[in-house]
Amino acid sequence: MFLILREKKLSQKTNSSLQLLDIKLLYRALHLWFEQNRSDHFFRRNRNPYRVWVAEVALQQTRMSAALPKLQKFLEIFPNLSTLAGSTEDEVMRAWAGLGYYARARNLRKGAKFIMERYHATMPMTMPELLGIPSIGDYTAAAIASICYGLKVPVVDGNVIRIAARLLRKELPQNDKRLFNEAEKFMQQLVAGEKPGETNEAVMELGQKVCTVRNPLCEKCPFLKYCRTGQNGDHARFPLPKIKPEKVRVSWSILLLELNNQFGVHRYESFKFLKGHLGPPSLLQLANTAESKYSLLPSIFDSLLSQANRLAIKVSHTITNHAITVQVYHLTLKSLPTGLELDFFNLPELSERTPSSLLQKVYRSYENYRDGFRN
DNA sequence: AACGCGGGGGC
DNA sequence: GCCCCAGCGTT
Repeated sequence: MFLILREKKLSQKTNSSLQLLDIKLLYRALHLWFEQNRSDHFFRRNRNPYRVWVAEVALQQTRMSAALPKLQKFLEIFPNLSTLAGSTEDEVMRAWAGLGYYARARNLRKGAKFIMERYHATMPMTMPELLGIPSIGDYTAAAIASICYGLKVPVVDGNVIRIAARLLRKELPQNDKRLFNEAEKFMQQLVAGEKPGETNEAVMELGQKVCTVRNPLCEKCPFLKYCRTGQNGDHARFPLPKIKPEKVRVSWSILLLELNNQFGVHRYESFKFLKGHLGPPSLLQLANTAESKYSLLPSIFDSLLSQANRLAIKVSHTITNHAITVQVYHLTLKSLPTGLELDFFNLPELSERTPSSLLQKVYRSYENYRDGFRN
């Protein structure tokens, strides 16, 4: 009887989430590890909500090594909320140069102005208020709230998800919402302890240094005793690979219509990509379906294309699961054909109005091509 | 809920 | 070359 009960308990334990006792042991092991292994990053020395915010945003989707020098520079130029709020967008973009994801910098500045006006230059201290600030989403709000204010809110990032999947042996793909929920539940238990901010940081740093994507250092892991994959040595299978749609090859024909040294563009209203963006008349052909999509009236586009020159320009770009190769065509107009509603800009103006990196590539390589011809 | 953004590093 | 990453805003 005793044996049967015991067996039942064991099997429950391996199938369901961790028990309270385990959480306490994990908590202690984690913090012991963190005390001995935490990195002495410069941005951790002088901590205020502003610096934590900027650091967390800079580190989104960006490796520590790449972000650190630029983060340091950024914080020297904009040491506090008011300097950032009082800056121009150009200044912020220059300070952010090389970090990528430039919307992060624009939104950071927007957020600083928002806090100055709405909260009189003081960072709010509750999750809902933090979440209302531009550039602050679930992750960043939880990081600020736990690190700066000691709120017991869990962060869930790629590291947390990976650790949860391996520790709890969740047979779920990396981008499965259910795995995210499991990771959040796990972290909720863990941040219920004394030092939620350090707990959040510790788990992420563990993921960065020990429970790495490839070749994790399980022998150094404070969780090894409790880990349902590290024990078997089959952690490499977890989390299961992302489920993602098949890559589709796309051919994109772009028609540069030149009139008085300016180029015609229109807004992509119901085009497949770059909806709402300003771009040249375009035709898409998807490899798998053999369907064609035009950015403007097909009859007009086809007749113009037949008069245009195909340029020897090679532009490749990926948008999500689409591998795009761009063909660039050029046609000099003498006058604007009737029925063609385009706005005309010179190349610098066009570049200015184009956030899309695909179109930026096209304009840049067209300039190179043209300049090459002159030389 | 899906999609676009960007640069760096591992392989 | 391709894949992955300390997410967020927009649609």
